[in-house]
Amino acid sequence: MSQPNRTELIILKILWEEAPLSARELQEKVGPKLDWSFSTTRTTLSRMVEKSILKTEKKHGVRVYLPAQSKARTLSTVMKDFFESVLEIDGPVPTAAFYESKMLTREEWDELNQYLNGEQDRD
Amino acid sequence: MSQPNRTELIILKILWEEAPLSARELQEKVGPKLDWSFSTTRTTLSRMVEKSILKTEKKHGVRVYLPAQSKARTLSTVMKDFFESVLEIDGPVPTAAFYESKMLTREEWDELNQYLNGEQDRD
DNA sequence: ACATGTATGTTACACGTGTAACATTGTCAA
DNA sequence: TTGACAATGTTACACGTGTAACATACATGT
Repeated sequence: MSQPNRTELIILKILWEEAPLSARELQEKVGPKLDWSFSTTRTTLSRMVEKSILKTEKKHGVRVYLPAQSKARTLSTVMKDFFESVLEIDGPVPTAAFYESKMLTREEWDELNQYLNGEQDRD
Repeated sequence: MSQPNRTELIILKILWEEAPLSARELQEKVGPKLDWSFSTTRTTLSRMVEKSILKTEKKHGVRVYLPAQSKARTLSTVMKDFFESVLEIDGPVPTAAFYESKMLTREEWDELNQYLNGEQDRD
């Protein structure tokens, strides 16, 4: 499972809040904001499924999409990659600095911190 | 001037430490590590000049390369982009959390913080 | 002046990504 | 059952990026 790129992250963020959603439902949420056509949304979804970033299933005869991994899991990977490659921080990442981000609840930060920093360095 | 991508950042990091360097000198530093051929290094350099990420001049009859912007300036942009698009942090970024990164000196962090957070929120 | 080895210019090609259209199949109401 | 609209499948195309080869120009020692 490769990492999501920026546009894929936008889709993921929506699905982490409410999943599963159909392509049509997703389009209603991102289309206007990103100025995407329905086709574009669908292509992006297909590619995310190919990459195993999303899972998909049939619900009431319609294909719906849902994230393959939790928000904390995914973001921990994205953050680790960023901190390593950009800031060259190899050891523990000071996640506490970001608790104010609305992206994750305190519990999710704890989970993310587990992935990133293992057992130690908690709070 | 567009943002550097990951490989371009590798080049920049070297040039921030010692610049200007010729393509050959750069190659000696990154080639083995990245497993790049001289051609690859040169192509990357050319593209960085096109994008105005690097400046170039003739020194003793040889073309040399140097960063167009300071480390702090560049990293502030990269970090801002990351925090906004991934963590959706719009306000001040808690740069203090990263002082331990060897990437920047304390002075450079101060400079970066200026770019990122303006006058307020200084230490 | 010429050869030989660097330096530079030009071109290539595959894959990812943004962005989308066109074609076909399925479903539900009348 | 058929028509209309929604869902899904297939294909496209340009640009960025990783990765590099080939060709040409230049400089330096003999």
